[in-house]
Amino acid sequence: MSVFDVLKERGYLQQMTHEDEIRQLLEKEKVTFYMGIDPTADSLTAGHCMALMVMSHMQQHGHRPIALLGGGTAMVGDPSGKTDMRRMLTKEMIAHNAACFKKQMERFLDFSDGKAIMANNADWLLDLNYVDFLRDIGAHFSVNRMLQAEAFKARLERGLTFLEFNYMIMQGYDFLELYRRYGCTLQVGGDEQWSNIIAGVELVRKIEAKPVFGMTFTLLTTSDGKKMGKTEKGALWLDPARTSPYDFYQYWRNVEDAKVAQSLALMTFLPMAEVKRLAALKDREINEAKKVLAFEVTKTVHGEAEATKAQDAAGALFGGAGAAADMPTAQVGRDLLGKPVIDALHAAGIIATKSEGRRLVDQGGLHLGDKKVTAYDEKLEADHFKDGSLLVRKGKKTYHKLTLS
RNA sequence: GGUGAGGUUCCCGAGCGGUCAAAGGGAACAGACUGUAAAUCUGUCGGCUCAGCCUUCGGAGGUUCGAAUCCUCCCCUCACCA
Repeated sequence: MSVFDVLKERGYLQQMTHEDEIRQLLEKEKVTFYMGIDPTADSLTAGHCMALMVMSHMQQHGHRPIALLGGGTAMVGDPSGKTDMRRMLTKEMIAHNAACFKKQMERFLDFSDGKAIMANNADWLLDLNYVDFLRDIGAHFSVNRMLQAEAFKARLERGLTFLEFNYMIMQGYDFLELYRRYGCTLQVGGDEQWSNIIAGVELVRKIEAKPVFGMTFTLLTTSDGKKMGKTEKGALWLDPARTSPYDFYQYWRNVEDAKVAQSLALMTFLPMAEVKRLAALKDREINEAKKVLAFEVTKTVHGEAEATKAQDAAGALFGGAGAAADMPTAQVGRDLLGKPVIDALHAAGIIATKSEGRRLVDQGGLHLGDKKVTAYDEKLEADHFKDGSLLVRKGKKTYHKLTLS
């Protein structure tokens, strides 16, 4: 089975510039392809996982991925997302972020022996000469045509700066550079990158007169249309210091029913037969599928040991067994014994404000071990702790382990 | 550069001298129902030493017993014109 069929069967593919040619290309040749990533943070997020999954499938079938960091384009800002203008990054920051990304990507991709490449478009964008660039590259872009792009339509109503307008041109130019440097002939990206991808494909075809291609993959969204992998508290990070493996696991464990099948196909490497079997589960049974999903995704990102820990912790907590090994831990000083529970939890950072604590108590959402806290002035006592730790539950799903220091 | 419209609590958005910690919606949080799902319903939703007090309505001043609301200057955004 070719990668093309794999990608198609799993439901990754959204749009392609030339479906038949791409299929043939992927079946007959070892293709060098790339995907752009904004280096604006020092960790990738679950949103990137989709992309990494695609790249991984491709690499497993012998193709060579290039992860292109948008170190240059990051200074301009992509108008096709809803995000506002992005801030400038220093070279040091980008280098740091790149190193962090690479570590995380190694879970998905094999970078040894040049089997995968990391590039940074700052390497060519920053030294461009404006006049030369306009003449050589700018001449190939039709403004009329660019204005057709879906990405700009929305922004045209609200205002679009010339700076952002150029993003597409720079993106297109990236493809040309990668074609020249690495013989890269295919660009992949999230579907919101479609217009940028076309721009690159057309540019290379015009200048080099060589057939290059582009394709986009589906965005994994919740049923109300939001991108998956974002929590209300922010992104779901791959960096365990930002999002603990436990929380990461829980995110996938709690995926809505309607998205389980798709998530399994897109976010795990499980064989499709197994995906289909799990996806067929209904009602209460579907929880089995969610456990598998959560475990598999966590395993890919954090490794099997962490995934197992997260799974055990979740099992212990929700299975009712009480204390578990791996969950967020907080400490309080012994001097807080005898002080109101709310004060102690505030000091430990489990609740942000004391008002929040009072609210939780009012609403009956705060538990120490299996006892509900019923009064504001309830005190934290030494005998709340068993073996030096105390399980604090906030609401139904948020658990913290509190220890004395 | 000119003209006009704006900047309100996480977001959108009312308020236009006291009854404003500030309508309404969204998000979020808690509770009920459940399957650690969705939907629905109820409640909460600036902080605190909590029947009271303190800090918020772009920034700095001013008028007033009293300002998010009026005046002055400044900063920023948007639209149209140049």
